[in-house]
Amino acid sequence: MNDDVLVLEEFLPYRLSVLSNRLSAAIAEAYSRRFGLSIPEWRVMAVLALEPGLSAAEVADRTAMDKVAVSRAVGRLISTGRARREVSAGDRRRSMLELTADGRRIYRRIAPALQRYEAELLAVLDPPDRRQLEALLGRLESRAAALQPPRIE
Amino acid sequence: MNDDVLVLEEFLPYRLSVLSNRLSAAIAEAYSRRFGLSIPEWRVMAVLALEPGLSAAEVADRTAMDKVAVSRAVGRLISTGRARREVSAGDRRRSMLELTADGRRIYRRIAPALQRYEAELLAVLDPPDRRQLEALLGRLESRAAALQPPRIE
DNA sequence: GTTGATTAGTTACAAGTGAAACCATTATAG
DNA sequence: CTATAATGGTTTCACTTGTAACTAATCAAC
Repeated sequence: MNDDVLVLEEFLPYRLSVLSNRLSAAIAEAYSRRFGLSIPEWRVMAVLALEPGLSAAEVADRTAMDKVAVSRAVGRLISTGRARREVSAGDRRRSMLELTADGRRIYRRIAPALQRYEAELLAVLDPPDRRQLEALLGRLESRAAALQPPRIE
Repeated sequence: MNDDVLVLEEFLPYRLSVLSNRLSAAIAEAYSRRFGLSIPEWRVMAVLALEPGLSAAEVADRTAMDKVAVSRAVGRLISTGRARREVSAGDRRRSMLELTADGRRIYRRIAPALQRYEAELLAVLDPPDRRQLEALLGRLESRAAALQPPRIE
């Protein structure tokens, strides 16, 4: 085994990237075709559906998006009548975001379809394997957060 | 458990996307800072290092990139003197691509650093867990390829 | 209070990306 | 052969994205 040779197809970050892109593209295609939503818009909807009243910054860290992306996604959701913004009473810089009735209706159409899709994907794994996958992912996530970035001399 | 509620943080495609983006960003930052390479350029280099003489289309399917992205990445690699293109003798539409000496030098600087990084990431897993992770990923990859995209009614 | 620093969020600009149109070359059908 | 289709690759255009600069509001220090 040659230590200096990196086989892209076997490199974990690359494999994750390809898998993740395939899944995201398939999913995004579905809700984009049906409701004209982008990935950022869907993510914002997904968190607001569960926690109405969040501020843009709170949405940002729950969705791993940056504030500019959130701002744009929220702007589109509002202009399409799917979300609403109310300036916060105590702090007039903040605003509280929530879905409109229409936004909630759309969410309730999308969410179950995506859960079905996830279930079909996970159907190749039996329950112990599924638990193992979650566990391994969790450990990689925290490791990735803790890890020093690569240094190239 | 409410069936209609999708918790983004627990949704597998979302988790994969966040993890993958974090890893890719950390890695890309390193080689971009050091050599001004973009992700597509690095991917092209990585396959040409192992298989010099590939055509652009062959590079495309080994890197999961589309042909436009490959064309642009190759264009930049050539203009920065890191790759070379030779029109194929038999078929003058094709060309054979390869790294220049400079390109190979850069590859040999990057590859080991990325392997070290991968090793540090995987260091949280003992060898059986690592094998299990590879196996699970493999099964998800083929399942994802076979799966019907989600349908939203 | 007034000044300077922080924080929430938006805007502007450059760069990156994807889909479709395009050019050149080779393959196929009659 | 000649016409049409298919293939390899590049270019174009509209759109998205990321970074930095910016505005507005609040906070902290004096």
